[in-house]
Amino acid sequence: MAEKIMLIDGNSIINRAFYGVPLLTNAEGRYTNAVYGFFNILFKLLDEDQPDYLAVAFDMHAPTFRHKTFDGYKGTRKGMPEELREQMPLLKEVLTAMHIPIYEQEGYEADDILGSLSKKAEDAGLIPVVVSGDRDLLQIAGETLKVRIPKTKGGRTETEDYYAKDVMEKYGVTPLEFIDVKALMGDASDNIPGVPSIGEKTAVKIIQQYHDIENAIAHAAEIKPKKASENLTEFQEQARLSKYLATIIRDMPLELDLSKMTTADIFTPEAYELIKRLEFKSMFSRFEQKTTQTEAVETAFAHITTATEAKNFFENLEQKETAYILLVDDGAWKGMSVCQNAGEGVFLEITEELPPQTLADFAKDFFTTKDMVKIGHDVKRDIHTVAPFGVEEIHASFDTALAAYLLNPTGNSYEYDDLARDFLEEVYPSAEEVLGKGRSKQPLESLPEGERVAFAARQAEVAFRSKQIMAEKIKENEQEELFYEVEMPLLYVLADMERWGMKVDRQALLAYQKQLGESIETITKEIYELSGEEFNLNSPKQLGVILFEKMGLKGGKKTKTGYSTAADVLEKLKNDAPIVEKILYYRQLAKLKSTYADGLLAVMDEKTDKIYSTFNQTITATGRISSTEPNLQNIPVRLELGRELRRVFVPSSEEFCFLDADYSQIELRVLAHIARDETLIDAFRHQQDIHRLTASQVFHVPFDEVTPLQRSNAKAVNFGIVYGIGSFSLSQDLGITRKEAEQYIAAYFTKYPKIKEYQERMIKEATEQGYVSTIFHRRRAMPELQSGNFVQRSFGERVAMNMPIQGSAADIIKIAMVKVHRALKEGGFRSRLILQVHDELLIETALEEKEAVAKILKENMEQAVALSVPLDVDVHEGQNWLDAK
DNA sequence: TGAGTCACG
DNA sequence: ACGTACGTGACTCAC
Repeated sequence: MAEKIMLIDGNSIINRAFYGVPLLTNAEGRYTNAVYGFFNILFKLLDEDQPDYLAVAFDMHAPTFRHKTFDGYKGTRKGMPEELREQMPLLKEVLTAMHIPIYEQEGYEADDILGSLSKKAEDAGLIPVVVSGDRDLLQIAGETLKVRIPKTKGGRTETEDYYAKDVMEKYGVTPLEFIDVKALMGDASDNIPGVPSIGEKTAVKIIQQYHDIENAIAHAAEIKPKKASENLTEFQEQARLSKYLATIIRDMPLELDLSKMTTADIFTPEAYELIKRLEFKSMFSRFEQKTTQTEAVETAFAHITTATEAKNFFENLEQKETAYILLVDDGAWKGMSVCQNAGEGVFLEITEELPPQTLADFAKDFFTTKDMVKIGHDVKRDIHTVAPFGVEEIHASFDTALAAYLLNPTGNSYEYDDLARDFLEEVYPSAEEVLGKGRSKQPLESLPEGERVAFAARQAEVAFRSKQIMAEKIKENEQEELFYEVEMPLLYVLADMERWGMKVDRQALLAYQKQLGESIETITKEIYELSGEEFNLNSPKQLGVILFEKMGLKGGKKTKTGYSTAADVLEKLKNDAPIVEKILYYRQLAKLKSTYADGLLAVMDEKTDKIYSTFNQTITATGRISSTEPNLQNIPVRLELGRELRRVFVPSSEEFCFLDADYSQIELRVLAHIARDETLIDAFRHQQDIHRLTASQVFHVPFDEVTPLQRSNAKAVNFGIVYGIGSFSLSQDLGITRKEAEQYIAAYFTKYPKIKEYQERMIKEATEQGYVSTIFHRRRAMPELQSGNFVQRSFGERVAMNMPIQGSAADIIKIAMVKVHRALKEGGFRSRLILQVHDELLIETALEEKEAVAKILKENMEQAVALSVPLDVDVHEGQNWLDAK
């Protein structure tokens, strides 16, 4: 096998890394995010490709031959942001410490260096892998030369890989023709002019037919879009210049010194020191393994593919702590892996000799028994996976996904590779990396047996070892009660809710949809009439042009792409033109139809007329749950027209009705409790109208003389306090001046000094400890407060003030859900919890159980926890969700 | 795929 | 002086 060499465009990769990773600083206060992102990408690529040689190329500041040819070259480029610029020397420092050669040459760009080095390497019989964030490099992709384009998205790195054939497949032209395409279409980011009116589509079509620009120019007359044809002749010199600029040099006089490029000794102690200083914890293990002589854990994986073996396996399974993982691919159950000891794992794969029903039958006792301590990963999903095969219950005592979320709720995902990275400091390819994604995704069974077994079994092995570490951390954080008594039991509550679903009156929803459709048609015509032309009303861009250019309404530019046409902007223009109100009405109708009427009909089950939402327990930064496909937590209620939609949500049979219970002012009560504000606590104890009270305090009027406007303004102030108020936003919200808003806030803090103290305490705590927490010890890390950036730090401060409130409220309703669910089960009721909307629970109850269940609901919610203020719950009943509010 | 918009607590 | 309230998810357009 030929040796491999990896060549990296340092500038473009660090750029990608900078924008893909949120700003980070180390203890010294240096920005480190781009360097961190760079090495994340580098290590991932090294793992995947295992090259023998490695080098990194950089652009130099000096002008290149391209600038000398064309003044405008890269003329539109903005300079690097300061936060990135100062990381460049740091990157080079680490590379040098790792003995990775750095190539830069005056007058050339990194692209040219990569082009030339890769050519030399190829000539020398090596296999080159070229890495860049820029698609320009695609022109050098070859039969053996692979171009890799990494992307960092939310902390994860994905790469697109291109050989010559992939370029052909994706763009329909050869790599060399790619240059000609670019010469025609131009490149705004490099300020390569191209030919006017030829965009990507046309450029590709032309080059597919004529292969290069000279031939195309010669046949310009035959080219189809008339504009393109004319411009191609008129701007032919510009096209030639563009091609010259776009062509990567492949014959620079450079030396390919392989002896300096070897990857054998890059994990040097000097580099490790730097990595430690930069606090790149997830990378420590790589350096430790190489710098000290620690031995890697020996792993042994086994494969079971027949019924006999599977039967045997479960019969002889030791009664001890066990991690299991269910493998699901495209919704189909593919098998399960099991781990009882570090370094070991068994993959029971679903095959013709071991069909899913058989595996389920053998595994049923394992899933069900309470005598065995079982560790699962996303047990809620597992429950749905095996339920169709008659496994009614999975008794797990530790869910590693839930644990990972609890330990760091701001993570992007909690897959096995995330656990390995965060808790074991080991790096494994993600499922996406193993199986691919999108159209190039391959099924699990297409992997060679060894890889398939390792991939599957490793997941259980990682879960097994991670659990030990996570359990320790949960204990250290005093989160055991929250985890074992709230999050774990809640998973079963949510599983039941998901499985039961919510019934919809299909006929009523169809009627609602039809009515919306008709109203939309009418209002659309009226709007076209008033504007004098037809346009796409759903396009904010087109709408902006009509409103602010054609009709001359005054509206400041607000968004980066043009005029803002958001509701709050239009609201202010209502009196200037009658069209505005109609547009707002259109928006309301369009939203209701597309998202709610059409959207819900699309996800309704044909047979049951039910909607089965998914309740995510590991998404939010504050501890709330979220609802997807569909989102049942944002069904309209504020406006009458939308509110009507709630009539279509009905109990699943005639024998049932809805009970809806919601906490009154839960966040303000939580605030009163944590801030220990006597005035607020007292008000809640005496069941006072809290907004009226705030109004009387802020506006200095007697309680009984508060006007409706004062009360509603005070309500906004109360909300604002919970979010970490600012005078600007409050003034926007209330339509008052900033001065006035400032006065409101000042008055508020004078009357409620403990609230001010609470906010300051949270910011201090967040700064000192690096996290804030809820009453029940849920934590959120707050790196934003370390930021030198005013905007980010201010954001961090508001988060620090808000999270304990929103999070504690989330804890409370979760506790209530577990209690209510348990009470219903133990009482043998037919009633079921079907939905949670942050401060509200919806139950469908058998008519004869109604009174008993209403009591259970109210009591368990109000008594969920004991705070210094009472919790108050309103319960309503109805035959549909609207009537039950 | 990101931006804009808007639905909810 | 900075940009401008916390937490979500779905749909649509346009690059």
